[in-house]
Amino acid sequence: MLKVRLPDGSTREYEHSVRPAEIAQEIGPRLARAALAAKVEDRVVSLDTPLPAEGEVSLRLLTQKDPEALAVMRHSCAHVMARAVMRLFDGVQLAFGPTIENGFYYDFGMEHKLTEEDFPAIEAEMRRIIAEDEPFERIETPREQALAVCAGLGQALKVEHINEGLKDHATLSFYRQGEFLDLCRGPHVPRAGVIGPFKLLSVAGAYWKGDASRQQLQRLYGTCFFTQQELEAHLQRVEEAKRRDHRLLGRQLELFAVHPMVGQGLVLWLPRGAIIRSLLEQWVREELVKRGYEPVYTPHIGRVELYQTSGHYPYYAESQFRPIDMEEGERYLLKPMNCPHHVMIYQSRPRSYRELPVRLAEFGTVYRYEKSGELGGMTRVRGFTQDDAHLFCTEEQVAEEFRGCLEMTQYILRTLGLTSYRVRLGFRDPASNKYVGSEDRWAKAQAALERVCREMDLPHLEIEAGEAAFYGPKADFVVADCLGREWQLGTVQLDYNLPSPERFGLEYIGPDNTPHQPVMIHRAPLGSLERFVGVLIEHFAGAFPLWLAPEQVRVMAVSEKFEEYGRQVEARLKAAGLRATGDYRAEKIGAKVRDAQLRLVPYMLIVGAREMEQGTVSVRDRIEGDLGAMPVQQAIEKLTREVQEKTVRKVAQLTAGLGTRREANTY
RNA sequence: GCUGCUGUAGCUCAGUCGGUAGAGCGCGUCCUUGGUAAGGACGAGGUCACGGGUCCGACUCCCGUCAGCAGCUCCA
Repeated sequence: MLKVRLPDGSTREYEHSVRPAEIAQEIGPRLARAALAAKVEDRVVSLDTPLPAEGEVSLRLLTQKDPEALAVMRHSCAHVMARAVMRLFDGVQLAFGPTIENGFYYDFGMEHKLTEEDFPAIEAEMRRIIAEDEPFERIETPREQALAVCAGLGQALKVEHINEGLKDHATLSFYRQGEFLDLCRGPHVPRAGVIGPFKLLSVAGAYWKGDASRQQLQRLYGTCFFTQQELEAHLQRVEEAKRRDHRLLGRQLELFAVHPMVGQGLVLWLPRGAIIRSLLEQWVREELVKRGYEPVYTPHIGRVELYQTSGHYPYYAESQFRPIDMEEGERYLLKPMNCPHHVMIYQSRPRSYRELPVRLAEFGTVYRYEKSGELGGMTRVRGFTQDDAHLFCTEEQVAEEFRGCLEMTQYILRTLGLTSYRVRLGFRDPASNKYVGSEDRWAKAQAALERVCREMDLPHLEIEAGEAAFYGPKADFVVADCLGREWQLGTVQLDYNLPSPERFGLEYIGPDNTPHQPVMIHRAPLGSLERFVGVLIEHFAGAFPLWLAPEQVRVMAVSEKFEEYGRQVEARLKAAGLRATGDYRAEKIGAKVRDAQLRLVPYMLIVGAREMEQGTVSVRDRIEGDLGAMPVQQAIEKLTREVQEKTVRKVAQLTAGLGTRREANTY
């Protein structure tokens, strides 16, 4: 006998095998029509999946109100898309077609090169399939039979997947929809007719099973919603997000440029962008000094031997600029990281335990030869400056130093109003042996790191095994850009490798008067200035808080008669340390206001006859609008205070969430 | 690096069937002298990314190079 618990607390008992669809029917025809899938305990299943014959289960019927149902419908929509593609083109090999954060995709191996021009035909075919309203039918088979079926259909990728990825599964499931039969775990909605409005979005290449050495497939992306309004709202959000793309704003607001003549992935900071960067650097430098860091400077190149000792060469040679070859076999490397140089500073004299921790900080510019296809904007570049520092401390000091690093990173992000980030604790993969240092040491370090992180209540803390560097565990601060792509900004990493005898053999003299090996911590709260500013541009949608705004205030004269007074005001603003400009063109005030608004200037000071007479300015706030007149001195004080307090008044909305994090239903 | 798409004025883009280019914004000059998101007129500005090829003729078609975009893979 089976006892079924429903969400309202009631229970139902069944003597025979029963499917969720039948229970829905019993409860009421309206629910039966609305139900798209079911949740049995914690598992989402199709409505025709038989429940166990014995015991007790909880059952929730999923309708359009449930987010889980949306994912199920999208997966079904992916099947419909695959079916349409197979109808339109010959020799289509099916690969994977999962649901992703805001839609779905399906990977195909096929001769025809799909382009956006094919979309209307595919969409039309999909609409035809949905109108036919055929059911999705689940078929379970023993693996041998499944193999035979896939082989019979000529689906070589599925055959391969059964033999590799699914070799431990005794039975496998298919979903049939008309002539379309696909190896699939499911679940699916009951019939094609319930699939809502959809749209194909893009096509791109993808490797079979994510392996660059294997066959390249064509990946078709799409999305699907319950209602037309939701679909349109989503597409509109995507468009809005694109409008604050830092690559676009960077050009429009003249913040940075990349020129082929200089080189791919090499950023030119234009004057306005350079202001933002230098203010950030100045601020971070002040914080570093407060927190006991010592600024240092090191060269941009180092001998290859330095990197052979550190282990970066030739291990990372792939992603480095080729060495510079001089006479007599002398070779130099453009530095891919700052740590070897800092290690040499630590080693410049013997160290005592009394002076630890030693904290060496530098805005160090590094060069990495990233693959051309990876580059873009400021978030992935070939030359960048890290707000880098290396801490050398005793084993006992690790937890406290780690905490200090996290605190500083948090403080910096908080001050800028950057709150939507997650913290990824990268731990070792227990199955791998690529790591240096004893397992015992790792276990202790990971436990200490986790304890510190938990105490600090970091947002969205996730422990990810296998995400550690080979030399030590780390904590990364990860943010999403306007297209939902995640970027690592700040990072704190423990390092047992560089100090080890196999590498630099670092030492300090302990209280026992014998040498000990220090632990090293790499940390960069911003990560790289390039990436950080890129993300900041999107975070503020180009409208920086007053303290960072390249142009803080613009004086504008109502007519040219008041230019002289305007220039006096402008001079006073500048004397007070504000970045001020003046607009004295022969334009109407409305046009000047509009230009300043579009240029995202935080404050406008309007001067005309009244202001000149009374020694005042009319203050217009970019966000609030007209604030009325006030004496010049008062306006200066108001702005100066806002600068000093680093006030953040407005940030752009959250990400459009175009992320592609995979959800459960693969194959 | 791989697959696909794209490259026209400083920016955003149009350009039909192959017959040597166009708009808006911006910029310059002049008129207008105004009160919180666009006043008006005139004008300058192009080796159609670059290099080959096909053709009587190429911005247009083909090949290559470079760069950008999307995704994949990678990311110390």
